[in-house]
Amino acid sequence: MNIGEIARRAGVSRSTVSYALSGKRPVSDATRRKIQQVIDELGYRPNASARALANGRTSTIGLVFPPAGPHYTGMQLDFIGSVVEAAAAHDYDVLLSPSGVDSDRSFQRLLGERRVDGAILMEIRLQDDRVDHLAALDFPFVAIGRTARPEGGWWVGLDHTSLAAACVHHLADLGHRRVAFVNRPEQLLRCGYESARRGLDGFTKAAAERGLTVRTYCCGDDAASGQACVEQILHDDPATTALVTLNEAALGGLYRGLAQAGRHVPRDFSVTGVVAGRWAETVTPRLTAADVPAEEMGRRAVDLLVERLDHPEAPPRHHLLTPPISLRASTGPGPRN
Amino acid sequence: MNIGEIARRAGVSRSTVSYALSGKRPVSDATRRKIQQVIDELGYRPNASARALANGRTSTIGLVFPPAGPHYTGMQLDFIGSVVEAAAAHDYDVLLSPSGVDSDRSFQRLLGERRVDGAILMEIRLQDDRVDHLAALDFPFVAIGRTARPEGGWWVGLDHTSLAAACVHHLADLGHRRVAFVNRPEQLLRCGYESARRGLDGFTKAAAERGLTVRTYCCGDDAASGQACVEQILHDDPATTALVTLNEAALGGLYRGLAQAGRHVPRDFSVTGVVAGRWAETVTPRLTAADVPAEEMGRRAVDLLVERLDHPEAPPRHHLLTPPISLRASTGPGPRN
DNA sequence: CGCCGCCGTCGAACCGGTTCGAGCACCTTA
DNA sequence: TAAGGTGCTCGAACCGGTTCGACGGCGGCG
Repeated sequence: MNIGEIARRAGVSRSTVSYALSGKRPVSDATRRKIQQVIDELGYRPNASARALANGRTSTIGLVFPPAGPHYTGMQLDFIGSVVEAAAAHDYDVLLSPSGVDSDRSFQRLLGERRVDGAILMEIRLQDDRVDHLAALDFPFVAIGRTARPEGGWWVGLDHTSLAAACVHHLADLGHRRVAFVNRPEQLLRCGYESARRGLDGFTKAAAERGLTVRTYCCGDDAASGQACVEQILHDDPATTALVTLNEAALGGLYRGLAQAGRHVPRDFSVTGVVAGRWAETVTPRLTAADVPAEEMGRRAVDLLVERLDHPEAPPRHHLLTPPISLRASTGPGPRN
Repeated sequence: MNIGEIARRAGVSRSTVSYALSGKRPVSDATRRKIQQVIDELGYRPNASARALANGRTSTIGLVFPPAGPHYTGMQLDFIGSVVEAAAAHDYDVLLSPSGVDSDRSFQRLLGERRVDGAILMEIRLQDDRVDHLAALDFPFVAIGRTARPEGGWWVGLDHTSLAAACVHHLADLGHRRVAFVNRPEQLLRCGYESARRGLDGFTKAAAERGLTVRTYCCGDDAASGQACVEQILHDDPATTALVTLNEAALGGLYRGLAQAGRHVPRDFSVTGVVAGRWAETVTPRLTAADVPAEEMGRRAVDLLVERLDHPEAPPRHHLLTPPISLRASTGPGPRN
């Protein structure tokens, strides 16, 4: 059932059917109705590949996300979901691309073979060759996160620096003096992973400002690592009374480690950090945290990308978000002096 | 940079370039080398839309997943990740399709417009019109889950009935006599959602077999609902000493509710259920549960689909998985008589 | 009445690949 | 030396849409 078949049955030419569907040229009412009737009868829908070939647009955007394995966090799920929904609202499909081991190959597929009109990049690094590469090609993309030099780019980011700082100030205001920082895995930190780097910076600077005694740790993205990390923290400095974490997946393990060390949260020990809201709600006591607005970020990224696709010459835009700290139940006053 | 350009620069015809790339007809060594050299110079990659149009295959599979909102669970993330990876291994891309509010429209896009060669359906219902629809069209798909009449279909499923039963037997063996069942939200149960229905069946039958006193509950997919559900359970029958749950997202809330009611897990109260392993590890005490092998299921679904695509006449195949219960720390002996 | 302009429609070319049948050159064998 | 392969390459048609230029018929206006 192709457009020629429709044309034949409606007694018109293929081009007329095309114009009736696209509305790019006037078609008489009678003809349009006849065509529509045939289409409804046969349940015809134009072939996406043919259309893409003819007008050079696939109506698909690529979502480039990190390699699998134990590295998924709940946040990423929220991103994916909101991106797909927002894209659907703009009549775009979403093609998933793992930028895993063989990231070159995926990129070649997406860009070289023209499978997508544009892309959204997750898990940005401060020095990100994917970003440089796409920018050099002038390929339309939006980054979720910002590189070290975000000027002139299209991105949606979180102000990790000030978010981590806000956590420090919150703890300092409560009277905590010895605070630990639980980061993402060391491998991510080393390769310049944005949230890990900026979060660490913000934490360190704010702590210095407030004259706090701090230690910083990297921690695997799973509960067992979180538990081990707490043990290490309390071993290194038993007088520690609070921690700040970016590591959503380790959160449950951090709580377990504290419980097993006999530290009650929030009476003996305060915990806070930067975590997606729905995950902050699942632990007990509920985590006082800067809630990552993953849903909003995904939606905004799609909106920006669509704008960029519709207006290729539009000046770059971005959104830097700084969600407030949601006060829940995991922080309390620090030790008396 | 299309195939014609390559042909021109290599001094051969377009068809020769095509044959050199596909290997479907012999090409002399000299010619092949010359073509390859031009291709490498220009970084040419064949256009995916044109190729799809010509040979009728898009090399893309559709992953039809449930509507967003608060309905995502961690399990689904694991599915998505493993499907994408497995598909990449077979040289397929994955197109995400929300079968949300407007599920008809998504389906039309995927199938009617021929965007994908085949599909993987998540979140199956016992009576599933999507499955019926695709089967009637003879469209290649694999279901993650099984309908009420799985015969003759392609699917990868979990034996929810016996999994829930195994949880009951585990608790009964420990001496528990009054047990609650915490299901997915009522809306999902009512619309025939497979895991909710079969899980409930398995639980009910096994409990009857063992002569247990039971109550069953539906519970929203979030921590607050889980907490409220536990309150309801203990209000309805304060003598309840254990619960079985399918509701991953409510798990944190269930634990919180028990803690606030002063019930210590596992001393005073046992908790078990069917949950993805990595989430069972995040709660304290770690959940004794039948671990959902999401990664394996995603991979197997892709393998089945690829087999079906490669051999259109192959007889239907399926995998029914019954992972064992992993003994962790959330269940203990029931009350003394 | 004749000319002009507009509306609606058509045919052909094109997007960038794949594939089929044909043909040429060269080598083998009778 | 002629006949018959064989190995490689080419041109043309095709996949299913979109789009451009052209054209026929009709109404309005001078």
